[in-house]
Amino acid sequence: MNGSPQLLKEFKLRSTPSRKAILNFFLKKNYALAHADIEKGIASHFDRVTVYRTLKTFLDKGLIHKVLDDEGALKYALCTEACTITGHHHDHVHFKCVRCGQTNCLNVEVPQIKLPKGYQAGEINLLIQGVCSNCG
Amino acid sequence: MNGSPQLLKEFKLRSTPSRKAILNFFLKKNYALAHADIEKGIASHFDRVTVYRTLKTFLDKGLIHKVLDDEGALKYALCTEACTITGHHHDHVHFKCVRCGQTNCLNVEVPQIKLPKGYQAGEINLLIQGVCSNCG
DNA sequence: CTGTGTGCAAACACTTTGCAGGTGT
DNA sequence: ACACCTGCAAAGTGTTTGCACACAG
Repeated sequence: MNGSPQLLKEFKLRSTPSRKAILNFFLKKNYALAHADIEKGIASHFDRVTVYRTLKTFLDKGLIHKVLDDEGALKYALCTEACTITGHHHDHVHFKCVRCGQTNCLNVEVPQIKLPKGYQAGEINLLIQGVCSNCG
Repeated sequence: MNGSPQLLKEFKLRSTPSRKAILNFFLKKNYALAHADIEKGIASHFDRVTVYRTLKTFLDKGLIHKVLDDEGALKYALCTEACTITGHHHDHVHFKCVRCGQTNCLNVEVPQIKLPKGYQAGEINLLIQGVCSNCG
């Protein structure tokens, strides 16, 4: 359950306490997390700023990806094995439960969407809000 | 090109300068707008707070709907005729151009997505980022 | 040892709330 | 006349930046 040092090494990042802790937190909770969730959720205290910077670093290096949210606050989720440094595959569905508030990455692919002439699709984000299987 | 008073009346809102101006701005620009776009884009000056409250009012009454964005700042777009006070139909695709930054509502429906057992879908938001027909 | 990460302080940006006065119907 | 809108001020929240020190490699 604690593969964070290896993972950090794999992504060419130094192994520091805050990074290990935050990465472990992502590994433990397997749903999308906002900055605030992380700051509150980790036992040992880290500076707000450190959390922000660590998230940004992870984002740059491709360990995590953004998850859209309709409340303005960005969330982040761990990339799966499908994501490498070279290419990202986040074309899966994110589901936000309106009861418990958790946002999960569903293992459902986003269907092909045909766009009007002239449009080139790049990154796709699909957020479905509803009631999850736990709360249903 | 100036149907805002009627529209306001239709949604049981008082016709005030700020509301008319903001609604007209939405009518003129037919893409998704963030709060900042509105504040900068309108000739006559309105207080930040007024813009926030007007947007919230429009949102409550169903004139506009939220559009997700990956930069943390929420955007809003006019509801189409399909949206009434009783029911909303925002299950269309939003397209954000990475070149010009504009977010448009495409007239493309979000395909049916089959969710894992126990999940009930409510609101759906689909944001595609790429290059639009103007910038391509 | 060297370059990078961390914490602290402060600045900055975004959004909400309270209140007094003005405006639409 | 009355309820609701608006502007101002201020507070609350989220995020970024600068700098000195500490730490990983």
